[in-house]
Amino acid sequence: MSLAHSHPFPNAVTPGHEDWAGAARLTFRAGEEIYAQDESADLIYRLVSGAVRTSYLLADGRRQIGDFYYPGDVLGVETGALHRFSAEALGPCEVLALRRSGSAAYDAGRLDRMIWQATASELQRTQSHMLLLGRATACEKVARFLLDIAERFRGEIVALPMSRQDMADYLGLTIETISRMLGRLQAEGLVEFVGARRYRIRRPGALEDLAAA
Amino acid sequence: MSLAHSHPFPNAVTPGHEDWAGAARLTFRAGEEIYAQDESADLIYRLVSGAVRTSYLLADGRRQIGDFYYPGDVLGVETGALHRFSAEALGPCEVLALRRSGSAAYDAGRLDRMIWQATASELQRTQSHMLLLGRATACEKVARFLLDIAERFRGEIVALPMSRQDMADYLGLTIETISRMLGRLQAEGLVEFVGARRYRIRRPGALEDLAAA
DNA sequence: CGGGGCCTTGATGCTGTTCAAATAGAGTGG
DNA sequence: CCACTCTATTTGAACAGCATCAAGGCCCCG
Repeated sequence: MSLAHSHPFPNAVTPGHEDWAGAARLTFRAGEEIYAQDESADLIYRLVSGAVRTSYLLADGRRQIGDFYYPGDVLGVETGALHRFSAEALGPCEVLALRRSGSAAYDAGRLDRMIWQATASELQRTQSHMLLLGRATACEKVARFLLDIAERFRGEIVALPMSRQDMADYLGLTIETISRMLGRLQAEGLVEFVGARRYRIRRPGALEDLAAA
Repeated sequence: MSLAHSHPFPNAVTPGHEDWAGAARLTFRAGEEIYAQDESADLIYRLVSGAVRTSYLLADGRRQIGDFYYPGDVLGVETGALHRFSAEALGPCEVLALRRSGSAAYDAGRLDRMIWQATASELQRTQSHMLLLGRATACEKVARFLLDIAERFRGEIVALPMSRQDMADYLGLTIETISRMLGRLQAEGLVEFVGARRYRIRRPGALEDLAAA
């Protein structure tokens, strides 16, 4: 709650708080695991501040980032009994945790509706992600990524809470390719970086054209 | 209903039929469109016989196959008001079509449950597909594909209802790469093709090892 | 038996990876 | 506040995997 830069979303709106009455409030530091791959999925989470990534690890160390979550987002909702992905805090963050089944039978409908919405949203985003991974070039992937992040982060200057490695594992590329594409987009004047983790979109239309899909 | 080879799933089990009482029965021929991209998603469908693909077309002609559907599968359930993908029959097929909202208020709960299950299944499959597209090599993709199809098609000899182009657009590869990988897997004795559209898995364990993810 | 699409195979090229090293940046303790 | 250290990021050069381009063969169907 202290320094401005530790709260990348000072202007985030977080409606729907009322449904989370009785939820436990948890805080995590950068890199801490919120839940693990293959862990039982009892709890669902609502991000209050900070940012979170979900990851899937293969045996040989390859990693796929499932998604990035921002304040107001619900995460940890699964279609099975276990978490398919793990979730880690990208920086200091606060979440509300609610037991999925049991307990609050006083208004199961409300919880169900919340789970339904989270699942629908998850499906929509996963479909978009799939399209990006399947048939887009490195340049298109990065352009789309910058636009997507900017859309979630209202504000002139956009902060990237994730590392280049996270971006690479999200887009199915390497950090070197990410870096080169960002460099190219900046050289062409489509975006402007101030440090490695902050940028401003200069020509949204041109960036949209590049993003294609 | 006539020739054996026009029914690639003679042994398919199709439970859950009772929930589809009152649904319209439709038939399609090879290549026919069941619903279009961006079309209103009033109806949900249950595949009775044949096989179906869902596709997403980009402006420049690139195509991503969303999934393949087999008898018993429900398709056309969307999180929004419109179909994000189109659906086409891979060969002659029959489907049951049910209006999603309205009408059968006599048992909305049953319909809701069906939609929930279909959405959950869709999410699970889309997540797997995403993992395959993001961090797998061409060889791994093809190996995983052959295993997945074989699992859905119970039987010693597996039929491929889709073309090489469909497989390529599902896996984010080209038909040439598909062909080469199939050739390699066959040369190594992991699978055996009888014609281009039928195969038998020779060494399931070795194929699983290759599929990794 | 012949036509035509589908599939395979080969040669070449490009996109993105890998390996390696330099630079920038953030965090820490003095 | 500054110097130092350690990590994250950038940049460069060589390489690899998959795409592209171009024939050629197979198979299904009429």
